[in-house]
This record gives sequence, structure tokens and C-alpha cells, in this order.
Amino acid sequence: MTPTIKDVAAHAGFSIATVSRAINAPHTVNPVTLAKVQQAIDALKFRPNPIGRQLRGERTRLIGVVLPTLANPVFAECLQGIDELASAQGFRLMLMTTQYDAQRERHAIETLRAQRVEGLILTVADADTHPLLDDIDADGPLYVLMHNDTTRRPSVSVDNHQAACDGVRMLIAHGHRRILMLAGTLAASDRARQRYAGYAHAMEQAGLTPAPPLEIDFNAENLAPSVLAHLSTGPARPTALFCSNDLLAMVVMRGLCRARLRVPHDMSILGFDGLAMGELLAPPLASIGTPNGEIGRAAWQRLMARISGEYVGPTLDLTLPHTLRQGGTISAIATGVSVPGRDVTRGDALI
Amino acid sequence: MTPTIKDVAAHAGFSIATVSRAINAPHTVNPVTLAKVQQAIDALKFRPNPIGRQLRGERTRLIGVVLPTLANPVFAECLQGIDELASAQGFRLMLMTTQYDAQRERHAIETLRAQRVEGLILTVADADTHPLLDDIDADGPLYVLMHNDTTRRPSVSVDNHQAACDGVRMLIAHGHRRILMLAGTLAASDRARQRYAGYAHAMEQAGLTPAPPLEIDFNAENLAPSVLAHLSTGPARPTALFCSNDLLAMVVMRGLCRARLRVPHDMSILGFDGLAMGELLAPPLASIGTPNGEIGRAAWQRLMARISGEYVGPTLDLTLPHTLRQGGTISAIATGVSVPGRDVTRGDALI
DNA sequence: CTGAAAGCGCTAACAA
DNA sequence: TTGTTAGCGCTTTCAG
Repeated sequence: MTPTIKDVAAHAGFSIATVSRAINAPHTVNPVTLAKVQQAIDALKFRPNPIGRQLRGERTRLIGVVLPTLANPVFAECLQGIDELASAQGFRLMLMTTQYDAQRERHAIETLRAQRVEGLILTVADADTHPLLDDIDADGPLYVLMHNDTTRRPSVSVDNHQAACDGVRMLIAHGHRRILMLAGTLAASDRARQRYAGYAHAMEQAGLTPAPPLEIDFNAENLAPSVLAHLSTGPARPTALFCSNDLLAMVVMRGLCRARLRVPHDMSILGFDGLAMGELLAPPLASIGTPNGEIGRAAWQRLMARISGEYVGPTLDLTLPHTLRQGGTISAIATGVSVPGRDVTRGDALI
Repeated sequence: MTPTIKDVAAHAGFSIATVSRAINAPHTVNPVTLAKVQQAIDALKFRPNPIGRQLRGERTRLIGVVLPTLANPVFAECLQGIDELASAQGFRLMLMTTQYDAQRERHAIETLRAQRVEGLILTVADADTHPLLDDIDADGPLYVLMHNDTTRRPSVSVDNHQAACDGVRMLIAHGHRRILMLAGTLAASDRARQRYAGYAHAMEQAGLTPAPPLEIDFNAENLAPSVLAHLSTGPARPTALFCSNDLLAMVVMRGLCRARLRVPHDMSILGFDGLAMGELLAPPLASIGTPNGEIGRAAWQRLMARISGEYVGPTLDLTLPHTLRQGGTISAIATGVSVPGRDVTRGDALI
């Protein structure tokens, strides 16, 4: 069996208390003793059992991470960012995914809380109305949200409303007037709603009428015929699509391609997420980029600051800058009018 | 504070032992007692502290997962597969990534072992020569490898050699004779070596001379000039590239595109991994597919079987079928000779 | 500077 | 059927 502190104590000829001190507060023990203990530790290849420590009610050095899915690189990148800092700082990560399901979110949070994680980093479907978050605000572990863009809770995110607004303005600047927003199963998520609001805002500001969002089945191999019809027929058919995320945009691009519609000639497309692989598409996908790795790292840092009691800033939420990625999926439409705001198309990042 | 079993016992008017039994072996306690205890549990919102259980040396219900990176969807998909089964079966996942670094692999395994995980699911750079795996074979937790294609250890993988061989044969069947293999920083990994061996085997069988693998900097924005020169100049320039993974293939495609080389007209490309997003590229990336989610799930099931002592099969390794995904990145070259094996281009999966 | 002992939350003999 | 008790590995008073 793996050696315990007792074995080390016996081997070194000291008490377990001394061994414990040698490990946790070396300066409080006699150097000679320390050396002997260290020798015993090496000889036995002793590694302290964290469970013993954890039970003492000390720091568990455990952080829970709750994500909707890993199939979307957005979250994999966030997790990667978190993991970088976590492993550098000697914390362990306990991971649970929810598939955007409220029931599973609840279960994940409870499980992690039961496991006595010191903190939680999570992305939930809807942050503001999440009953469990109120609970853990009260007595749960400290937490920080990622990608949940709310001022009511500790969170790290881009400004979804503003980002969507910037993106749609760019489409409008390219001469598009009939712009449709597509959303996936995330229609119920706060992010999707905020992005829709941003879309609507930009449309209205330009004197255009926002259309209701069109829901797309995310996992379908092809676009539903009804959707295709909506996109391709009639004089009122949209000339540009704003997709609530890049995965959706890619599925739509494929669907259009199969239906023999050309992007961007027949339809312009703007995504949201800025997935790296979107740039490899043909044409490269224009998209609103979010700094996912940075969001993960920032969430980690905020969480650590809160845990150590350092952080007592007045505002809970941190907004990171989004970027506007140009791509070949947006074409200009001749409108016969001058195009204000044309400058946003030059590839500069908008904050 | 969160309630403990003591609080429940006091509240219900029974001993902690009875509460424990009510939770873990309900049938051994009086129904009336059970009801009262349950009531107390509900009233206090008690959730047993797993750390207490874990310390008892019972099952920790903790599984460690060690992956090279989450930036590659291959591993994110594996993890997703594992997580599905893990959460369904009430296990918690502890995740660590290694960035293909042996030092970090060692650290991850030791950390997880110290945390008393019941089992380990991992992908290492080189399974056969990994010293730590011998250690844990001896007294560590049970483990199963993913994507490490070795007969010496418990593992779930495709047959990398055979898969690469199949892929290269398809290129040859299309008339290609100067085929080059590209590898990333994974050149040191067992997978990359096996894939190269498969490439070499297919080449030799066809009477062609395999070239040494060309190493590509994975993270570079562009292909190095020396690499580009190698790919594009001279009469001996390759007509097809076999890339050791899809991410690499995508980077190469972009590099070629920027250098004004057309795929597949000027260069055919075959990837390895079968990433879903490869199909969205233009042209869609031809690739050898691995069933990542299934590999994750199979690894989980094998691990569980080993943990419960069920599994005592004679062979340690499980080989899952790979697929050959057609795509637009491979063009046929007129050779003036008949093309044996042409059937592999019809889109059927080769096992 | 070191040791003895209590106790973290829980389970599993063993008693009653 | 229920209660008492020991102890998992560790940290931390409190004495010495």
C-alpha cells in the first residue's frame, strides 16, 4: 500500500506531528530532524494524501468547472485557459458538463459543492434567473461565471449586446437591409437573447425592422426544407444572416452550399465566437471573436482573488473586448447610397 | 455550515450509524425510522460529504483523465464521451492536461494517484516507453490508454499503422507517386511514428520510396519558407501530402492557399482524425477518421470492467475501426496505367 | 523543537 | 433493528 504519514514517522523515528510540520512548516523544525524526515519521505516515496487534508476542513485545492459541452471549441478553449493557471498553481480541476440542461446544471453544482470544491467556474444557460446561484451566493463556494454576461453576478464575458450590435452594423454598412438572425438550441440562453437584442438594436438604429430569430436544429445534417425556403425564396428573402454562433454558421454554410446557394454571392454570413477554424473555411467565415482562453484565465484569477479575500471590487462583472473578424462570407450590396461606418470593415478590432 | 451526518442524526433522534445505514443500505433499517431520517435529511438539505467516505478507504468514485491538450477537438471529443458515461454512473472526473510534455505527464499521474482516483484514463506521448506506466501497472490505480495504440498495455485506439496504410494506398490508387508525410511536434509520439510506418509500408508495397517525414511548426501562422519551397519547387515536388493530423492539414491548406497553390489541383491532401469541421472546409478535407467519442466511451467501459474485476480478457488492447473519409482535397492523377484499388474512393469505410 | 491527542465526516465491525 | 466505537490520513492545539 501507499505509505502514510505514520510510515514516514516510524521510518524517521519521529512523531507524525513532526513529519506534518516538516512538510507544511519546515522552518519550525530542527534542520537535522528535517533532513531525516525528508530522507524518510524520499525513501518511502511518500506523497501526502490530500483527502486527509481535505477532511481536516483545510483547503481542498479543488476547483469545480461546469460547462455546457466540450463539443464547442469555445468552451474547450476556456477550459484550456483555466487549466493552464490551475495546474501552475497546484489546484485540481473537477469537470462536469451539462448539455445546456438546467437539471444537469443543478446536479453538477450540487455534486461539486458536496465534494467541497473551494470555488466554481461555470457557464450556465441563464445566469440571471438561475435559482441555484442565489443559493451559493448565500452559503456555497465562491464562483465566477464565464460567458454569462450579467451585472448581477461575478462574471467574465464579452459584451454580447454590443458585440452583436457591432457585427450587425457592419452588415448594414455593407448595404444589407434584410438581415436575419439565426439561433440554435441556445435560444433559451441569456447569451442568445443578448445577441438578439444587439441585433435588434442595430437594426432599429438604422431604421430597419428586426425579424424574429429563426431557430435552427443544431445537430441536423442538413438545413430543414422550411428553413431553406425561408432563406432562399421570395423578394423579401434575407441577403445576410447573423448566426448566434460559429458552429451554427458553419452548418448553415454547408446547408446553403448543398442547396446551391453561394456564399457570399447569394447570401452573406456573419458568425459569433471567432473560432480559429472558421478562418480555414472557404470563404473564411466573418465572425465576432471572443477571447476564450483569456476569459478562462481571467475567471480563474478573479476566483482566486475572491478565495484569498483579496478582491473586493465594486463591480462584479468583467467585460473583455470582442473583436470583429473580417472574412470572405460578407459581400457588399450596391445600395446607391453612401455607406456610413464603412471603416469597420478594415479589419480593426472594435471594442 | 453545511450539515453533517451528526446534525441529521440529532435532528432525527437517531445515531449517526442509523443515518449512515439509511443512506447506504435503506433495506436494513425500519421503514418508520427510514422515513424520519429521510425527513431530517430533507429538512437540513444534507448531502453526504464524499471526503469522509473517501478517507474511509472506500471507493472514491473519482476518475482521473490525462490528455495532451483540449485545443485539439480529438481529445475534447474523447473527454466528452467519457463524461457522458461518468456522470451517468455517478463518477467525478479530475482533469489534467500535459501539452505532450513528459514531465507534466508524470506530474499529472502522480497528482491523480495521490488524490486516490479509482482509475485513470489517459493519452500519453509514448505509451511503450513510459516508465511511470510500469509503476502504476505494479501498484497504481487501474488505467486505460486512449489513442495509444500498443499491445503492451490496456488501451483503446484505432490501428494507426493500418489506417495510415489505407489512406496512403488510396492516394496511390489515385495515381500519386510522390507522396510526402507531414508531422507536427508530435513527431516524438508513438501515434505519429506508427502512422509514418503505415505510410512507409504502403509506399514500399507499391514499389515507391518513402520520404522522411517533414516536420511542421504547428502553431505558426504561416508555413515556413523552407517548407513551402520543399512542397512547391522542383520536378520531384510531391503531388500529395499525408498529414499526421487534421489540424496540421488545415494549417497546411491555408499555407498553400496563401502561397497561391491550389488544393487539390496543385497538391492533394489527406488528413488524419476525421474532424467534423474538416468537412466544412473548401474543398472538404479528405481524412482518416477515428471514432473519438466512442474511444472515450470504450475506455470508460474497459476501466469500469477492470475496476469491478469483471474484465479479465486475454488481450489488453482494443482496436476500433477507422474510416476513410472522402473529400475534395484529393485529385486523381492521370498515370496512363490502370488504377488498382480504385474502389476505395467510393466513400465506403475501410476497416 | 517535539510529542500526545483530538477530531474533520464517514463507514463498518461488533454489541445490545 | 439500532447504538457504540474504532479508525481512515492528516493538521493542529496544547503540553512538555
